[in-house]
Amino acid sequence: MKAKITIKDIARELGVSTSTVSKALKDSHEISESTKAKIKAFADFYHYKPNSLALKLRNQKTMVIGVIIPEIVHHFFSRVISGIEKAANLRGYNVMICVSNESYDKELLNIEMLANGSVDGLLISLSKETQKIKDFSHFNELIENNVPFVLFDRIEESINCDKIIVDDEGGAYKATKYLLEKKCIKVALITTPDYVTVGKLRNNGYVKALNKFGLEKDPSVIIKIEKDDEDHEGIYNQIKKLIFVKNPPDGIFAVNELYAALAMKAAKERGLKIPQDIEIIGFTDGIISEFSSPSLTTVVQHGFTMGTNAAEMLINRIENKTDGDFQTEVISANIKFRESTLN
Amino acid sequence: MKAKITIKDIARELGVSTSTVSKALKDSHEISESTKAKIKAFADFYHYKPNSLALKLRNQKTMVIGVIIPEIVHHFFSRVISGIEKAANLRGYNVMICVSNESYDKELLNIEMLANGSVDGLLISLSKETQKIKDFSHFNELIENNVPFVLFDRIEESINCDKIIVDDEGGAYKATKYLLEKKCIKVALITTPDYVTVGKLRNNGYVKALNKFGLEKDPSVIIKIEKDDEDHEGIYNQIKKLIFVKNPPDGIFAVNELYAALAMKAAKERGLKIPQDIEIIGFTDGIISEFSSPSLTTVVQHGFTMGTNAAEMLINRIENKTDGDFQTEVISANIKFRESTLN
DNA sequence: CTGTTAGCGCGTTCAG
DNA sequence: CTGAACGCGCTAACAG
Repeated sequence: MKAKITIKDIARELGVSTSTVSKALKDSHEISESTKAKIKAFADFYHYKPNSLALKLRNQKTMVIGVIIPEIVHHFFSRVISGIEKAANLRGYNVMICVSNESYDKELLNIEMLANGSVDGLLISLSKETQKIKDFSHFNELIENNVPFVLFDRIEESINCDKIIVDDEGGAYKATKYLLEKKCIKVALITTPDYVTVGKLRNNGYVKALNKFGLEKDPSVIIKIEKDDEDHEGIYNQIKKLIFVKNPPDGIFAVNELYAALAMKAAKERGLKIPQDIEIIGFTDGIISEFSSPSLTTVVQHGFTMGTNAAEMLINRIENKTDGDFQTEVISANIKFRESTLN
Repeated sequence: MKAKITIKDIARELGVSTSTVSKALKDSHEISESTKAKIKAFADFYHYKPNSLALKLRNQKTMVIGVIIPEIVHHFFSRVISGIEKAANLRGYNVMICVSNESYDKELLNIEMLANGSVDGLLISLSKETQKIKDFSHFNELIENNVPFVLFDRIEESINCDKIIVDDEGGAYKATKYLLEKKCIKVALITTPDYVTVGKLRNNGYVKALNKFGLEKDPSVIIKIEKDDEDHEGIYNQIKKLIFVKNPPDGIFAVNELYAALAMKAAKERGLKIPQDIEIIGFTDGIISEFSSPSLTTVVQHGFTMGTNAAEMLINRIENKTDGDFQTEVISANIKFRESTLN
């Protein structure tokens, strides 16, 4: 149980004061070369490392940024984290990750935990529950306490802070437009409930593209998946209702790759050829798309870029102390063409 | 720029001493109900929250456990983290995640960073580079400094600490045995270089199963994938050499799902029917397996369980202060049957 | 060139 | 029942 060595131990052992040791270790010019050498040698020998907690308290600076995400077993979010890690490390920061698990309470708890001195700033993506009940008061507290934070991906417009999002609407627009250009007559939409903002934005893009082609949205080919649990069976059954009809759609835009993949499965089961009879485009950074058969054309989200940029944004805010205007950065989403569409 | 309120502020404002405030907030019986009420009301009103840094320094306890993983954009590791998060939170701990990015230097840096007061203990999975160069001296320092840590998944036998692994050998044995029982004559192995311990263990299981059936391993159907970069093309080409021969194997065991999926792709391209002409089993917790076509039979690793158990193990070590013997827990791996095998 | 003092925010003796 | 003093480990301002 050898305790870690402190500056005090060194001072006592060498018969000098703690401040002398402190200065010597920082190579201060105030200290004579001889004592510096002595102290450094001693410190080296005992593998002295400053206690980071003490430093943080002293400096009122942790060099840590906190990240709160809805879930971690999720390809997009893990890519975002990866980007955050990279950018943060480059600037000398460490990353502390908490998972809200899509729960409002857990999100609140995490924020309180992290915002109390543990971190210099926060990167947050809203939980579904928070978006559903629309209670954002915990963010006011962050603002009052002057804790810098950036919202990413799942944001809320009304919160006064920096934000970074993918161009959900634009991506959806591009995807739908592409399907319509490929002569699809009946383009279906598989989406989430409206309270999921990214879902809603993607809906908007879908509708805009329809309008551009002089079409109105047709509720009979729009389905909103309610429960999104581990069990894909429930989702699959909802999607089947869209496909197993007399005149199935000849194009589908799905707001995530899971829905798209399940739609492909249903279409195949229905005897439709992809992409000849029906073209399908998903939305995500995921890994299913690449390995499904046929591989899936998707709108890619550039999660890694979102991570790096969000971290940059936050750190700039932390270090500049500029109370400048808050910004919203939009990362454009482009289509990655694979086999589920004609070209 | 409203500064966060401290115990000192409350004391000054209310004309009492800091210790009175401290005690009142902890509901100490030493303080009169009236002053307690007064202080609590004041603290509540200003949303007082103790500074966690100060607490950590004072208590010499952070309630944080550090996690060092090779990469985060990886379904298995993200499941492990998810498990760690869950178990840690249940016990009141938070989680700090660092990524070594498969680099020895970064692993070292992360350990030094975390082990210096920031966390109460560490959960580590070795980087490939560390396993390759076999330098484990940084762990000695952890041991000397009495920092509790648990190695998971990518472990090193010789390090004196708690460990937790999947039953790689057993899982591989089961998979290979299954293929042989299904009358496969020529079962190939797609694996990693030997320095990746989990790869090696899976090789062992493969060989054991062969031996059990009176077979010897045949180097011509064993390939070790060297470079494992983002570009699957290189891996795919190596795998093709195994499939595009006169007498291709009629069974393949691959040590991860990527290799298995690529093998399926190659087999299909070669005109082989799966599972009639060739049966394939992968190894992982991944998501490709479920959505590939045909879906892939795999040995599942139970990453979440590994995470929870590793966290439990570590926290017990942290809290018990028992210098008891170190343990190695093995999590059994079972086969999840899907379409790439006959049943 | 070196040491003393003070303080980051908190909790815990120990006096009063 | 309340407060002064101390220490967690470190650094910076100020003396000497």
